[in-house]
Amino acid sequence: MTKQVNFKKIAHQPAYRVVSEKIRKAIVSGEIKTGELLPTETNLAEQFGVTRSTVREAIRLLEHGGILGRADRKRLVVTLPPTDTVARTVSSALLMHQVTYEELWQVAMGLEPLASKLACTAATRKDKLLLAANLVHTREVMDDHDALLDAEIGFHNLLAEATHNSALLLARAPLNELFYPVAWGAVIRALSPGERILVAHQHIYGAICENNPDKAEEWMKKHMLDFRRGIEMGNLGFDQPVKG
Amino acid sequence: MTKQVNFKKIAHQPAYRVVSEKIRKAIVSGEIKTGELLPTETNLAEQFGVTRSTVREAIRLLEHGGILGRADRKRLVVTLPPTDTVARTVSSALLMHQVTYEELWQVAMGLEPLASKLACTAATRKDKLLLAANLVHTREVMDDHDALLDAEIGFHNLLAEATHNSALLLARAPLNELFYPVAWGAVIRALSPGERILVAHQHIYGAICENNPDKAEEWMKKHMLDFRRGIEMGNLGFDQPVKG
DNA sequence: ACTGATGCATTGTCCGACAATATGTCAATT
DNA sequence: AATTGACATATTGTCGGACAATGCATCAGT
Repeated sequence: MTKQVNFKKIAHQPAYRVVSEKIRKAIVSGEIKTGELLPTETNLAEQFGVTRSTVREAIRLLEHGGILGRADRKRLVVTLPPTDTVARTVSSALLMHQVTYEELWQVAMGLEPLASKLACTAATRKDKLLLAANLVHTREVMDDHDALLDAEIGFHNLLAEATHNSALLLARAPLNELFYPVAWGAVIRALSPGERILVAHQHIYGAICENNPDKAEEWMKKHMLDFRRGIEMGNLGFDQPVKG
Repeated sequence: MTKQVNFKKIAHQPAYRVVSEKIRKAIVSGEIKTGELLPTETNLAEQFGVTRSTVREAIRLLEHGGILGRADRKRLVVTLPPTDTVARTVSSALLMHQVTYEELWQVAMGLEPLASKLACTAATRKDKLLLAANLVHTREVMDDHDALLDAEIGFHNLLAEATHNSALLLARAPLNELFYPVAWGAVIRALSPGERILVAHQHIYGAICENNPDKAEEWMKKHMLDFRRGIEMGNLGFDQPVKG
């Protein structure tokens, strides 16, 4: 029974991570505002007292997260991470975790009706116009499976954007990337449910124009349940991992 | 009116991106399976015909996405992106987009009741034990604001994990990172609503044990509304951007 | 079975160099 | 005045080589 001294494990971080973290903090804390140029690599290297190579590695770390982009393919600028960049990160994480269609559908069941509800109060005139245009377009391409799929996804997207809630937008991004293209595409090819889709969209759109959140939510739920039934009828592997 | 020839803009990708993309594809396509070691840097450099520096930058690009981790702090291995790594990416994106507490609350209102409902059917014995332990612990630390906050967040986390839905877990990750620590913390300090929190948690836990999804969902909604009222009573800036 | 010495492999960091390209300046041309 | 061209400058992308620190395997010694 020897007496044991507790050392906290030392965390030796490589320099490129330390540098990366410092830059990241400077950015999210607003010290460097979006749109501003990042100092040049040599400059950063001097400031941090490391070599340019190290700084470059640090920058790469951030570049992938999307908070750094380039203005003119030369100088790096601080940018708002475009949602699709972030979405791609999330999506590939989900792919590697072997997420199933079932899981994604569950999330969709949580977020899409919510989006419908919120859109009722948050949608601007412009949002409504875009939705209306989408409905017209949907009717036109009713028989073209690929175009119909695009229109369908577009509707849900417009709806989500109409909430003007960036957290919601980001949370449902994987649905756009992974779920709808594959799962809905399969349903459309198998069942040609164009008419049903359009009807549901019209009711949702109507509810938004009437400013009737409950109705919007209900119809979206119906719409999603319809979708699920389509999947089951088509006998598509709902509990299978999504394939990228 | 001179005749104009249309050149498609040439996309000159830097080598480190090309390399990075190739490695990424090899990984998500399963060519390199999770847990396997990545070839050494010099090896990769030879294969791609570039220098080690370039390979290193390519690797950094992926390292941040979380699909590369290190086994022994030396060799890199292909890993499942840990949710918290991905979550951090999403969170800083939201911060930079100046997401408000209001927006996060809306998402929470969509996801947390859903999680409660799903947990009813998906929770294992082990999940339930963990939740029960959390309840006991919550009662113990009722008067310690910081510890109470941790326990509160822990409960919601355990609940989410009990759904065994990785998509849901990832979608609500920003709530853990940004929303609860700040917003709940403020409510707790202002109102000391420990008892109310515990009661709600107990009802939710009870509903899960009874396998009563509707009840679980309802109580979570109450819980979240309570929370919101707390925010409003405390007169905390609900429509303000979250500060990192 | 533990310890220690040794050598090798691999990563982290540094340095210096050069090519390619965007930017700014200034003169020449129209 | 506006455009063009020539030129210097700044910055990034890529290269090659170097060395230290550290993890890993092996092997001997006790």
